[in-house]
Amino acid sequence: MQEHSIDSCQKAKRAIQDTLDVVGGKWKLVLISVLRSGKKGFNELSREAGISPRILSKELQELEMNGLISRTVYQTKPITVKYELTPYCATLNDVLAALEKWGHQHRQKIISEG
Amino acid sequence: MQEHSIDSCQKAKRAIQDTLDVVGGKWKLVLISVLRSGKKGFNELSREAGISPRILSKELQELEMNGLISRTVYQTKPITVKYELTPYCATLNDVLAALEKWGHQHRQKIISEG
DNA sequence: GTTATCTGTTACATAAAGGATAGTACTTAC
DNA sequence: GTAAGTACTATCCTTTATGTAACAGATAAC
Repeated sequence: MQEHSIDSCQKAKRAIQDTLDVVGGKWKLVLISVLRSGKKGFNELSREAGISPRILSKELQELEMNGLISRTVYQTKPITVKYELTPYCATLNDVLAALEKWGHQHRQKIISEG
Repeated sequence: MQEHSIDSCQKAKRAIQDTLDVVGGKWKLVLISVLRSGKKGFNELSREAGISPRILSKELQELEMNGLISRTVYQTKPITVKYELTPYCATLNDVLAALEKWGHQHRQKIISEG
């Protein structure tokens, strides 16, 4: 029983760590939630999320590598790039919803406690 | 409409950031998931989670400040301290479940893709 | 008194993350 | 050719996170 507990803990730990590796950090979930309102350009994302270009570039690459967003180049006058969520990203909906809901209720709790 | 989108994004961003501030980082959710199998002592947690005493001490303090775990001192022969989840911590169940589920399915996806 | 256990803390050091500022490359408008 | 817009990249620096090792206070066993 003790062994079983430890074992299932290990699995839970690993799964949680996996998720946080992909989607943790300061910006990834924020970028995803911003992109939920539609595809966006680089500078647009930078402005809306309040993230510096260097970090944004890195984060977008990582998100793309994990199949959560796609990068499309448009051959417009000044070349344009749009980032958007992939269908796979929708699998994160429960995670996002849970995080958002808890964050909201936790803030309410703190406010009500003074 | 554009305004509305940006506004709701801001709220989502804030809520998500709040949650990650409380429960983000490398260890907090792991410690919580470890404590789910019952109250544990300091060294016990250190061993089971594979976390060094310095970090463990800091993380436990932060979790306690946020009302997610409680610390109880027992007047045993060598003084003993037990940490355990608070009832409030149960409000994180959805978050934990979502993270664990996604981490698991994502791993499966990566494995199946080679 | 020496060793051991339990709970941590302190000091020191490295690693990872994040940020500020400029600059590159291309194109269009003036 | 000068400015401005798009999409980044490069450099440098600060902050945060994490880790290691040693140590301190208390109690008990030997």
